[in-house]
Amino acid sequence: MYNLFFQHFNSKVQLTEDEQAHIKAYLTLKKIRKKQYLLQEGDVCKMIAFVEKGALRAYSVDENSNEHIIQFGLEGWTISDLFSFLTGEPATYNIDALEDSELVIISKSAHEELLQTMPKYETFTRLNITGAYLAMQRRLTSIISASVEERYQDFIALYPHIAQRVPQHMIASYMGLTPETLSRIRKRISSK
Amino acid sequence: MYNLFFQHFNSKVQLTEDEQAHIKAYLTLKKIRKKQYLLQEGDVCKMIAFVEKGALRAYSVDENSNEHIIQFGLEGWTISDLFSFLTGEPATYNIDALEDSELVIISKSAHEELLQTMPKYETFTRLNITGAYLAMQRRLTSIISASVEERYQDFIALYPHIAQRVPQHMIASYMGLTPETLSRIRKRISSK
DNA sequence: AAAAAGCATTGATCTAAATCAATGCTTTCA
DNA sequence: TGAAAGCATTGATTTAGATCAATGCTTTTT
Repeated sequence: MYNLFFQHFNSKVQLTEDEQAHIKAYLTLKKIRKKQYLLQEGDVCKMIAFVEKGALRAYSVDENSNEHIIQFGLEGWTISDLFSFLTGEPATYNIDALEDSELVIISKSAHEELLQTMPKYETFTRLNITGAYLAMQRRLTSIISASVEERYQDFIALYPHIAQRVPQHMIASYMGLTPETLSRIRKRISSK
Repeated sequence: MYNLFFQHFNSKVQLTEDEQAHIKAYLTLKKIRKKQYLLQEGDVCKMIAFVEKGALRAYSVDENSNEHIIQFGLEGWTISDLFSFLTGEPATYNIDALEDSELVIISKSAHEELLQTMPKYETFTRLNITGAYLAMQRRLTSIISASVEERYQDFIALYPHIAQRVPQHMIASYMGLTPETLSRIRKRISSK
């Protein structure tokens, strides 16, 4: 059940069996069905979710009710509205499930207590957020400096498993494009 | 000399005098003149720089030799090519000074030793990177979901001190626009 | 003090992506 | 199993921003 989570944890910070059991006591499991919300805009985000199985997305909705995907969360990734989680402000994102999914949930109080009491958990958290920062910086850099073609090809190269599992119009949304434009980009690439 | 650095540190994690002195021994000061490079693309980034005074920018240069500003670093901010610093890969960004500046430099070995030996330094690092992550997420969200006008106005509202000190064409570059376009956007806004 | 470099603005034109609209295919569900 | 919803593609048109080019102003350099 918590396999992937601890695999991921151990790959960053090695835990003993005891430590693992200790952490496990702070975690809960949650199953969520396709299309179900994990978080809705306006609510306060009360947990961090680690994806054991399945796929989710975080997205915002603008005034023209267009959806903009901020982040995908597949197996092995963490998904949350971190700003809301940390500040207690209302969430600006929605998070919902693209497939039936299984999540490892870390509540706010669990997170804080583990941070206070367990240096290894703090290290894990630091490494996690650092990785997320670097991934986002790569994305931002590519948005402001590369052509759409390059960006699409980089995306496919970097996240082939996402491209396979997620409808194309969501990838367009993630890239800040309309579905029509992405379709034409693909056509252009394939004819080269 | 290290005033702002420790002010910033204490605001996140409170230090005793002794701890402060201990950390100080790991830091060095560096003055850098306007237009001078702190880091050049292709070199390995060997330090994190905290800006005590002055202003810098991190930017990439694309195949058409257009510059794209990734980040500004004014007083109180940290600037680095974190990916290169952490992995030892060649840097993909240039960093140079927009004004004569004073930096607090943390070398790779200092950073690693402090992380290993001083829990408060790890906490400081974690909070710092978390803040940087949230700032970047806000920027990314605004890029993929807001109009250019809104984005410019958000920028001005959020970083008025940057807008005052930095030439307009660099703000255009930061926003992924040409200088001409930003000029027209401003005109459009002012005539409302 | 003169020359050069850097900068913001404006105009004219071009181009990439958005929008609007329609079609056919596939998956979902009632 | 039949209807509806979801999805990708293509075409026609519009639009926002890029590009090319020129001007005047300010700051820096010599």
